[in-house]
Amino acid sequence: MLARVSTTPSFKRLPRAVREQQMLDAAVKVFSRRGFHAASMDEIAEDAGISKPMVYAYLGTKEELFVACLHREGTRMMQAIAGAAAPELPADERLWRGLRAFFGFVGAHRDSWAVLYRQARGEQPFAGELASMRARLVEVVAGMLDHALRAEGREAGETDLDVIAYALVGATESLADWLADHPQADPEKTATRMMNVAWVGAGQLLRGDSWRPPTP
Amino acid sequence: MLARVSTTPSFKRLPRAVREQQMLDAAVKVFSRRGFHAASMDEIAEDAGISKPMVYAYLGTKEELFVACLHREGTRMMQAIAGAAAPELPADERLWRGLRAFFGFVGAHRDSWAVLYRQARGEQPFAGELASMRARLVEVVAGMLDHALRAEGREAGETDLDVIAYALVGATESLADWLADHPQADPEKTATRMMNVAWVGAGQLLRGDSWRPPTP
DNA sequence: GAGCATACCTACTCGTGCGTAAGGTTACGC
DNA sequence: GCGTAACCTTACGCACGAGTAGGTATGCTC
Repeated sequence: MLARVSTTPSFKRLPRAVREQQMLDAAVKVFSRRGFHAASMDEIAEDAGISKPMVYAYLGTKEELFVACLHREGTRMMQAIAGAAAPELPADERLWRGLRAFFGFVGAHRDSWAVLYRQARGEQPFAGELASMRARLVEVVAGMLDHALRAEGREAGETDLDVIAYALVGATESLADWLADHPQADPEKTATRMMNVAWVGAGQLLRGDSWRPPTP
Repeated sequence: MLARVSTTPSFKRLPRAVREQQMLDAAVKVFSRRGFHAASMDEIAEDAGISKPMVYAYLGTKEELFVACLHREGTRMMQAIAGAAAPELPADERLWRGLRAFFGFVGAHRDSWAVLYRQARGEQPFAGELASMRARLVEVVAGMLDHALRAEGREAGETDLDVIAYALVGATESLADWLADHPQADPEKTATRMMNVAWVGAGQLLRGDSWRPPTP
């Protein structure tokens, strides 16, 4: 059965770097739709318009491939945010630009978001990878809050700050999910809403206007 | 090899209802540690102290078993919350009790939380199941906000309310994750922190003190 | 235009784990 | 005391998918 009847000779022989990107594109797409375990290397290869051994030759095993996806998409996202929020700007401007960049990215790359936060979360081998990215975000947000507070001559405990930052990051992720599930929604508007919750809410709160549990 | 040498005759024959609970306990444990796909029916059966066909006889296929876990844990959680937050109380009291019950539950049932929110999230077949639970929570929170607002004679757009509720639920989930990863942390204190973010922040915000994007 | 490296393929092996068939054992009703 | 139904087992079939062996074509260099 090696008859090799002139099947469409539409083989474009492409340089390695290009094929790798195509494979990563396909992998992100399939992983985001199926999840890590349910995704099959065959489907990824087929979607990339290539055969399976090529994937193994270029990107390695399934886990390595997933990590490669995580890295590429994560780096892209972080760059989009960091590029927008220059550190010399005032805190609220910085926060606003960061949020806008973030929601813009999620709106434009829903697959990336799905891979990064919906898939990598549950799978044990990658949870660490994600947690560190998240931790960095929390640090940045906590830093902003602290900075803004000091500018007003006030101060807050470190744990309080961290926990509030954690909550804000969680709220942001949640809205990102909402955005990813509502294709007609406007990223800009979502960013504005989040900015409201973060800036007005947290600001007021850290300024000392706190709620105390009833003492029965 | 049917020699049946008196292997420990420690077989306790138990009624169906009891065994089912044991199986569900084991399933929740294994699913939460390994994730849905990586969990094996053999391990679940072994952990439950029973053999595999029994699991199939009582709870059905792997997917059905997972759904059963989801239902039991989800119902437990919802009941814990609903039982604490009686609808005739004032809104802030209700919110406070609900949050306290929620974080108390997560602190006491880390496995349940892991199954509900870390595992079921990514897996396609169950995303809907979860989304509906979440949607109900968002409804409730949005209702509370609306109620509190009207009590002050103000009003807000429906979408705004929903989105803010969504953000608050996300922040709460995020803190729940934090709590689940910090066994020494105090659920009560975490609830207080979340209450602060939710009540002071959202209240102030909905009262009209909103942030507006710069118009360049 | 010979040689060599790189791109690419088809067609397999093999482990893992879901789901089941067929049969043994204990408790309870009569 | 004995049948019968519910409980429980061992041992297997079978599909699916990760990873590989070994071979073919194409372009680039001298």
